[in-house]
Amino acid sequence: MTTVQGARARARAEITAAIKDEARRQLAAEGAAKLSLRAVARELGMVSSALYRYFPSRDDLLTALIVDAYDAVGAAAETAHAAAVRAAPGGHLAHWTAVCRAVRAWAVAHPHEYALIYGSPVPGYTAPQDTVGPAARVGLLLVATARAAYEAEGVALPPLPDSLTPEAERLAADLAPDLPPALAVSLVFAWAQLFGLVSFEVFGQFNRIVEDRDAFFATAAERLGREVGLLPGR
Amino acid sequence: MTTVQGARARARAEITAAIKDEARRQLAAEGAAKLSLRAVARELGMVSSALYRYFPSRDDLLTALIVDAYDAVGAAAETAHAAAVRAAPGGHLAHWTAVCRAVRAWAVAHPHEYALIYGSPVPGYTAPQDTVGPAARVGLLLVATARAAYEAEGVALPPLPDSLTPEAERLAADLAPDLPPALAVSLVFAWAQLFGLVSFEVFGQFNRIVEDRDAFFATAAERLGREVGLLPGR
DNA sequence: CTAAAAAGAGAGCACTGCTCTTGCATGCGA
DNA sequence: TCGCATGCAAGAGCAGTGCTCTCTTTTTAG
Repeated sequence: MTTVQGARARARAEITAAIKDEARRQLAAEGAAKLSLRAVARELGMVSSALYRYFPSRDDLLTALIVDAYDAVGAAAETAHAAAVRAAPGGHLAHWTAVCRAVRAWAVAHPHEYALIYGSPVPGYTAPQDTVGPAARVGLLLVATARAAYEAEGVALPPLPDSLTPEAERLAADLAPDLPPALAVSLVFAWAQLFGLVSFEVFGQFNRIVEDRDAFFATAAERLGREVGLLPGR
Repeated sequence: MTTVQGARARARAEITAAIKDEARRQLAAEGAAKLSLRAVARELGMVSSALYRYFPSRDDLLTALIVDAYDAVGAAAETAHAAAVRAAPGGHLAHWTAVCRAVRAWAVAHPHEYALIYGSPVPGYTAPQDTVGPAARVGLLLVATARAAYEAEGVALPPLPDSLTPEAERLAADLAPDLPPALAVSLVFAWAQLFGLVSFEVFGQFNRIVEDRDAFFATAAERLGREVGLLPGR
């Protein structure tokens, strides 16, 4: 039925990957603002107009890099989570902090790609639909971690103010219908706060302020975990 | 002693301000990536090369806008803080949330300027020295709020892990020698987390997830305040 | 084997940041 | 008050950008 892809299709896939690789290199070297289609093409030994056969515009190339970046950080988080579960199946707080640490480690190792997805939206602001799936991976992982803890041992959470009750219920219905609204709210808080900590470190806001970033972040991640009601395993 | 500035200097100040105003307009309309010196000059009826008499490069213009943005958000926060203190001198948690709300309100009203200062570092990454003073205003205000509460009624904070003790002491010595290390650490946590919440809202990460942003943020700000040990006034 | 589809090459348009030279007028010190 | 140095604008020009359009070559599919 589905035959082996012809040589043309294979070449196309290879060239597409080569373009993205070179673009990633320039991204890491100079940042998104200076990523230039012509420079990518030049480096690859092709003429700039040929590149438009693969990506119809510079923004489309950036979108592809964004999707890849979301997938990369999501994969890193999922791998770390799986390893933590294997190491200590009952330590839900440890699973949480493992995910946080993996996100931070990836961000520090790939600052420009991190900036692409969690910094200011670079071009015309509208996130294409292709990005929403990969973008959700880390968030879903945090939800899953909290769910496991909730089902295993429950969670202790501060009460919600009345003003937030409707939003909390809507949020829980959308996000995780099996979890209590207060947990859903705390998860979204922690999600945003986690990336606040990572962004401040990656974007240099901690320069000359925080020195021992590892210890600092470890404590912050644990506090975030406690904020969503996780308890250290026995 | 200091005479009135000559007409030439006054004209220079006016043109400098006009350039920054027009640049801010383009920033708000199109974002930092599309801010163009030539377009600014064109709109002001001058030739592009004349603009270089006022700002030696595009990055210098951006730096000036960054400093102004830090000052604007700092001023907004300080105004809100002063009003909250006037309204309820003993309500330290209310002072805290007032600062948080002011920061968020300014950010939502000026998303592109916010992105300039708390998004990905746009140009060659090195923050010029001129920016560090204005950049610190909001942070210092948070510290001052916590200090007032600490001196008035003390604060209740979770203990620090041993691994963070040296960093915490260094941090407190640098940041606020009169405050306990645990408070200094919690303040930096809350500082980063506050901007994580604001950034996620401004950068669209809450799209299709959080609907009632006001109520959501109000609760988050209060929890951040409690995290640094603030208690609701009587 | 041939017609159609895909890919590359190159020229060209409108734009960008930035530099350099030239001419002008304006505000300053004498 | 006057002369001139200084501050500033104008314009041309360079190298680079995203993107489009043609024209040719290659490859695939029928």
